[in-house]
Amino acid sequence: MTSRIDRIAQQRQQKLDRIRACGINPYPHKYHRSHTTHQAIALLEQQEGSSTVEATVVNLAGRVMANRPMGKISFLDIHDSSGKIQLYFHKEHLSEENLGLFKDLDIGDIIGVSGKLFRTKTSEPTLEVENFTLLAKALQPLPEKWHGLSDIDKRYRQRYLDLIANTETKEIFKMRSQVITAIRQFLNQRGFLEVETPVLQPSAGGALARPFVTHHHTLDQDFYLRIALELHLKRLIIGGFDKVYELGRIFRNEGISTKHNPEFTMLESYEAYADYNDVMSTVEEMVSKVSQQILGTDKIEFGGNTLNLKPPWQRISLQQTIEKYSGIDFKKYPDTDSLRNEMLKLKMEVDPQKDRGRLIDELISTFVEPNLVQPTFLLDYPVDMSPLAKTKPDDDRLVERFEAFAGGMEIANAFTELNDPIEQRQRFLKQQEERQAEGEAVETIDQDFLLALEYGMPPTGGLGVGIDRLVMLLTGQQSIRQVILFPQLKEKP
RNA sequence: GGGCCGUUAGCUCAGUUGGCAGAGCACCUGACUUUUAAUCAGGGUGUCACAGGUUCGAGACCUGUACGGCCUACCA
Repeated sequence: MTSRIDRIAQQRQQKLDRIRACGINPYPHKYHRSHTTHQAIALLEQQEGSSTVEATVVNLAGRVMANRPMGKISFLDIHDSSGKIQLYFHKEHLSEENLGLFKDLDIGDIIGVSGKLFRTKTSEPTLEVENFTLLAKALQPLPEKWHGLSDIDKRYRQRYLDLIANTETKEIFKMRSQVITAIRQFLNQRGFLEVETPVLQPSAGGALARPFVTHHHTLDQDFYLRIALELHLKRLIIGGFDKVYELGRIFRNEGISTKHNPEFTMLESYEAYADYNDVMSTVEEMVSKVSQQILGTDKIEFGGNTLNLKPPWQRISLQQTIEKYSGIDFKKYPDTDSLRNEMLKLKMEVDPQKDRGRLIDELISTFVEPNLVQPTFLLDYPVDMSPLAKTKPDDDRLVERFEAFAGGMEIANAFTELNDPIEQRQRFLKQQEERQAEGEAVETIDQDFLLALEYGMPPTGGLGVGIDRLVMLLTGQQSIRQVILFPQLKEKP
C-alpha cells in the first residue's frame, strides 16, 4: 500500500522523468534575473507614470506558490525574498517546449520567467510570460496555502517550510538581522572595535553556569564551550583596546524554556575609563535607537503592554525594590540563614543549597522581575552574587552593577569592572570555597586572567546584552524559539 | 525533574454514547481567454504518534513510551 505522500512523490518523479526525456535539465546551474519581484513592481509603476518609458522584457525568478488555471490562460504567483508577483501564461503564446514543461509544473517549483509587465483589469501587477525556465523541480508538496504551517514542532524542525509558508516568520528573522546590524553600527560609530575570542576554552569563566564539555584529540585535552565573553574581552582592554565588543554565541548546559536556549547570542562590550553609569546611558540609547531604526518608533507593544524605550529609563535600587515588592530588606539579613528564614516566612519554597546571592536572585525573579514591564535599571547588587564587579566606594557589601529589565525579562547586565587583581583572586577563591562547601561542581580559576589583571586594567565599564531577548522584545515574541532559526529540540526517534 | 494538554491524509482540521476513516487545501482527470483562497464536474491515496490492555468490536476507554506545547522547577 502506497501512502499518499509516496504517491505524490511518485507523480513528481514521473514529471521529472518526462522533463528529462525532453532534454531539459530540471536543475540548471544559474539564471540571470534582471529584477526582484519588488523591483519589477516598482518598474511597472515607473512605466505607468511616464509616456516615454517603454515596457521592456524583464527576467524574474522565484518559487511557484499558486496556480489559477482559466482554460487557455493561467495565473501563477511566484515569491522571492523581496515579495511576490503574478504571472500570466497564455498557452497559445508559449513555445511547444514551454507548453510541455508548463503541464508538468507544480506549486513549489522554482522557475525563471521573462516577459513584459502589465496590469490585469483588476489592476494586479502581472508579468506576461513569453518564455520560462525550470530552475528546480520540487518533489515534496508544500504546506497548505491558506492556513500555512502551524504545527509548531514542524515549524522549528523544518524551518525552511515555516519561512516559505508564513511571511510573519520571515519578517521576524529579517528584523533580527536588522537589529544586529543596527547594534554594530551604533557601537562602531562610537569607536568600539569588534573582536572575536575563543569559543573553546580550557576553563569556562565570566559567569556561573554549567558549561558543555568537549575534547580535542590532538591535544588530548578537554575544552569547555564558553559561557560568557567577559574574561577574554577584559584581556583586550588590558592589551590597550579601549573600546571592544563581541557579538557571539555562548553555550550554557542548563534548562530549556521559552526564555532559555542552550546556545544563544550575547553582546558584550567593554569601555575603558567608564563606569556603570556611563554604560547605563549607552544601553538605553542603544536600545531606543535600534528600535527607532527598525520599527520607526521607540514605543513598542509587548505582551499586551506598550513599552516606552525612550531614555532615560527608570533607575531604582535593587535593595529598595526588593523591599517594595517582597517586604524583605536584605541588608537587615547579612547572612544566608537569616535571609532564608525571612523568605520562608513568606511561604517561599527555598532551596537549602542556595547561598545568599542566589536567594536574593530568587527574590528578584519572584517578586521584582514580573513587575518590571517598562524598561528599568535595577542598581547595586550584593557583592555575594557579583564576583567580577567593583564594590561601591561607600559600601563594600554592594557592587556597582545593574541589570536592565523590560517586558518582565532581563535583557542586560552590566557593571563597573573589578580591576584590583588581589581582590579578584580573593573573590574567586571565596566563590570556589562556597561552591565546594555546597558540594557543587567547581570551575577552575582562570589563572591566566588573574595574571593579565596584574599587568593593570584601566577602570572599565562592561555590558552584556541577551540579543535573543532583545529581538523578542522588538518583535513582540513570547518565546525565544520564535527568534532563533533552529532552536534546540530533542531528536525525533 | 513535576503537573496539565496535544499527536487523525503532504498541510489545516472534524470525528457525537465504543459500531464502515471524514472535510477543505494540495494532487490526478476533464471544462473554462483577466483570475486573486478562481470556479465547475469527477477521483481518497490513512501504520488514527508508538507498544500493550479492556471489549464481539477501539481513532475514542485503560496503562506505558516517544515527541511537542503551556505552567512549574532549574538558570549570574
